[in-house]
Amino acid sequence: MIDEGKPVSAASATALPPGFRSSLFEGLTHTEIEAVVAAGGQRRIFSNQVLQQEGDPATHLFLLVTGRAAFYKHTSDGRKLFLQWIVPGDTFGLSTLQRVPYLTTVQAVREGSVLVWDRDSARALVRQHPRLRENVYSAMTCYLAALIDALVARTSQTAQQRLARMLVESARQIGRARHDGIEFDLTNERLAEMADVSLFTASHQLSEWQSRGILTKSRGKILLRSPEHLVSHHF
Amino acid sequence: MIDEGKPVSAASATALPPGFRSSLFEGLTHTEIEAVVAAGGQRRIFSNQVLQQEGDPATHLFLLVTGRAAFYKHTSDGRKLFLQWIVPGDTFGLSTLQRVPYLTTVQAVREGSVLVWDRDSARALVRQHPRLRENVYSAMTCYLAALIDALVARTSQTAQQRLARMLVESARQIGRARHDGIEFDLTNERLAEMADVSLFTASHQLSEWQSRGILTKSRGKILLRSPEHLVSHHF
DNA sequence: CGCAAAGTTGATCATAGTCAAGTTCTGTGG
DNA sequence: CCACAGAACTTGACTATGATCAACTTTGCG
Repeated sequence: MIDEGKPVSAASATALPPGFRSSLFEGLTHTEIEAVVAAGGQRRIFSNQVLQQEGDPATHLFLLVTGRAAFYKHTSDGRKLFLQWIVPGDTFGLSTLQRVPYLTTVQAVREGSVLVWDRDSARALVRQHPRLRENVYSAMTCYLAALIDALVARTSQTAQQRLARMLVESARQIGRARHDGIEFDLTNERLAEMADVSLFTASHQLSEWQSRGILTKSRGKILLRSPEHLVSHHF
Repeated sequence: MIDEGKPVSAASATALPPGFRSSLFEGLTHTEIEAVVAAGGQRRIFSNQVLQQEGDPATHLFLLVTGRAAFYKHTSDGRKLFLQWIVPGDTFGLSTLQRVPYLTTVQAVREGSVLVWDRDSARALVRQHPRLRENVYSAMTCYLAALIDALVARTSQTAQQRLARMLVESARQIGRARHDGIEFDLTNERLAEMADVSLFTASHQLSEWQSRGILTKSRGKILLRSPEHLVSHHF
């Protein structure tokens, strides 16, 4: 409230794209949001850039503003296991608020930008804005719920069902509406990694769905024509 | 501090068994712990009793004092998926601190007792004791980490490796030291459910390990002779 | 045009689930 | 004390799902 007239508001206005929304800011006043944004820094991110590495001390809290990233976890056999997309408005690096290392690796999958807070700023902010703390922990609960879902999927669903699930999820999260369906950029390889099936199983299944007219494939792109059909597929 | 001389301290002394420790109380003063315990109620729990049901509104925060329970998640195909043991000192029902339904089902697997706080008490307590709030969210982070581990295990490990992992985990969590190894109560069926393998795969693998002298089976019990051998097994 | 990344297809194989038909164990009541 | 019911467990045969691999084609870019 004391900061109300400060020039930081101008800085924050440039930081966020118009129409930007994040659950992190839910229930905060415009003034509060400006203060929170002003306390952080903005950083451009590039494709394949690693933003946090599992096991490293958690030093920064992030908010994805534009672009796309993903949570990964390295497995003991050297592969990296896809966990979840990070889309604009999502918060990550929550470990920063506790004295624990990052649990997962976050890697950008296309260029974009993030807001970053260092450890001290982040801790000061949640102390000053109780609602912000609530929002951070809500985000954590969402991740918990998503992980449980992923575990259930991996445990009790077939490769086909998991692929269907991932297509529907992708359509919702990263899809663009077209007159004849929902289109999104996704290589077979990435889809396979998301659903945790082999590249060949993915290719095989997509071919079958294409021949049934449920979707159309092109290089690096999928046009989902009847998502309903897939939804019924994976219950 | 105002409550210091109140008779509630006597009540709390009866509530907790001697030597009881919980990460929930980490860093709290003895007086604070007494106040927190006094604000809650104690309840006996019985084998197979359901303490919270996924999807129900979260009304109570629990701390397991004695006995054993487990987190489960119902799958869409009607089975229940084992997630994790709950042992004395563990906190559950964390959703109570947020306005969301329980994410998982918790069921007692043997009789014991819990401390329970209702929604309002729980929220008041974390407001009064910042360290308590921290501890609650640390617990959440632990669950997150455990879930990620479970997902990695289910995704990148063989049935054999998962069984080995569960035996080692069980030895640590619910095992009793013997001169010739670590013994714990576990039926094949429950072990199978934990490792998410079929009953027959579990039986098969245990037989092999028994013939190699790594463990000894008896009805409902396992005596783990050389855990090291299993540890090396699941990397 | 040529090259690399992306995708296809079909054959083969391994892992672990399913099932049937058993055996052993343990507590209970006659 | 024994019979027996039922739970716990065993064993082996069979099967299905999906991974692996090789050889191939297609696509898009410089």
